[in-house]
Amino acid sequence: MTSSTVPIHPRKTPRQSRSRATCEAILQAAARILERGGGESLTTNLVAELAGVSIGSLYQYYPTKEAILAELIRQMRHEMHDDMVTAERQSAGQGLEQEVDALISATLRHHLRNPNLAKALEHIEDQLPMDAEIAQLKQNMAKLVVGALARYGINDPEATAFDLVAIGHGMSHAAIAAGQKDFDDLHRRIRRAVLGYLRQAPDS
Amino acid sequence: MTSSTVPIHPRKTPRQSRSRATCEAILQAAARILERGGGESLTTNLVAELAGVSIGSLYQYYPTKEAILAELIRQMRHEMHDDMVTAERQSAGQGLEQEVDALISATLRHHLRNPNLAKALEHIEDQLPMDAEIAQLKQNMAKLVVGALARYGINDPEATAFDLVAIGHGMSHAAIAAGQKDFDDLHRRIRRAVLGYLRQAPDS
DNA sequence: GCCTAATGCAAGCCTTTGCTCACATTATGA
DNA sequence: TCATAATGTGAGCAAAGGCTTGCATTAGGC
Repeated sequence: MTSSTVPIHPRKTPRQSRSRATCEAILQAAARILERGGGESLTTNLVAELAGVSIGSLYQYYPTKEAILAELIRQMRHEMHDDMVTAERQSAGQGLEQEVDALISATLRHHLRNPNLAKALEHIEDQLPMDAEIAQLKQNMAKLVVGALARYGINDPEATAFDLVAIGHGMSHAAIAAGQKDFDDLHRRIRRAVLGYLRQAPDS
Repeated sequence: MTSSTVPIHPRKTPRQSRSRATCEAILQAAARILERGGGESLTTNLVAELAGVSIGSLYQYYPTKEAILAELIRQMRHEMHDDMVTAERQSAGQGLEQEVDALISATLRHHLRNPNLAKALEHIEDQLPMDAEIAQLKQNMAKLVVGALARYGINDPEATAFDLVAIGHGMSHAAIAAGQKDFDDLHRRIRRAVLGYLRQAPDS
């Protein structure tokens, strides 16, 4: 086991607006590289160059390459989390189908925003040690789904939520990998899968 | 786009039993490395060392690192393909639920055999240009599912098969990532998802 | 204006790693 | 037995890439 722990937190927080811009440029450059070429093509030198920042500056704020990736993942998960909270607020009490619909829309939104980036980040995420902050966000999102299911009397809401999320992930992933662009259609198919799972008796 | 094509086919076929053993040792070593450390930790030098073979011998048979990985993927897909063909033969005409069951078992079998290796190879597979041979196997497997669905009068069997396979993939992936070991339970849950999808009307 | 802290710079160190090449050894067939 | 083809070897090349370090520049308070 060569599990040499790699630091994945920003080295220091920028105090002046100059450095805030630097950090922002670094993250945006990294995102653009991931978006176009996937995780393989991301190198710290390339990130710095594309950001219009020297490699030294990059390492002033991010101790490792992974720290940059972790920051992008944190941002993505925050957006997703907030989208889900909003969706849940707006659809609360409108019936199971409505809530399911709202949650599917929320989870699909970040794929819509930037499919390639989302795909690359998810790919990287399950290859990287999980951050406490990210773990917390994920747990919150899971609780949101569990809560919704519980309120409608679904049996074993934890396990059910786990499977429903897995179904949504799997279908999104496959659709994107196959180059499908029609997200409304994908939405309908995921709803069909989710509602079908819920209405199907646990044992055949 | 820097899609510099990398040769992924064996450089030459071994003629003597000596060299067949060498090739075999290389593949097994590569598999063991993937199984324990994922794609990141696989280097050609390490593969050669673990195989008890010199690095020169390795490159005599595999022109690139990717060629080794491609060969492993080919093997995995062949096993899966044969498992599905067998499952289909044995369950033919016994009813939709039986056939679904048999196909789920077949697709789960290779995860059962070596979950970590299967996960690593799938991970690598959708990051690598697809081999014609592998594409053919995948198409055959897809046709198998489509055929079964069609025989039971399922509407739009192609699209349905696509989604069902995605559902199975997603659930397996999530279960394995979460460290779930009970494959019988996983089987039941996938069956629930599949049958639920099939019985749910395409529009809510 | 000046001083300190913050920020920015980029040459290049150093490790990793894919891969070659010149040579050594072993099998095979006549 | 011997010639030839097949196979095996490993030092080390070359490129890639993560990261350090020593120095230059700029911002902001006094």
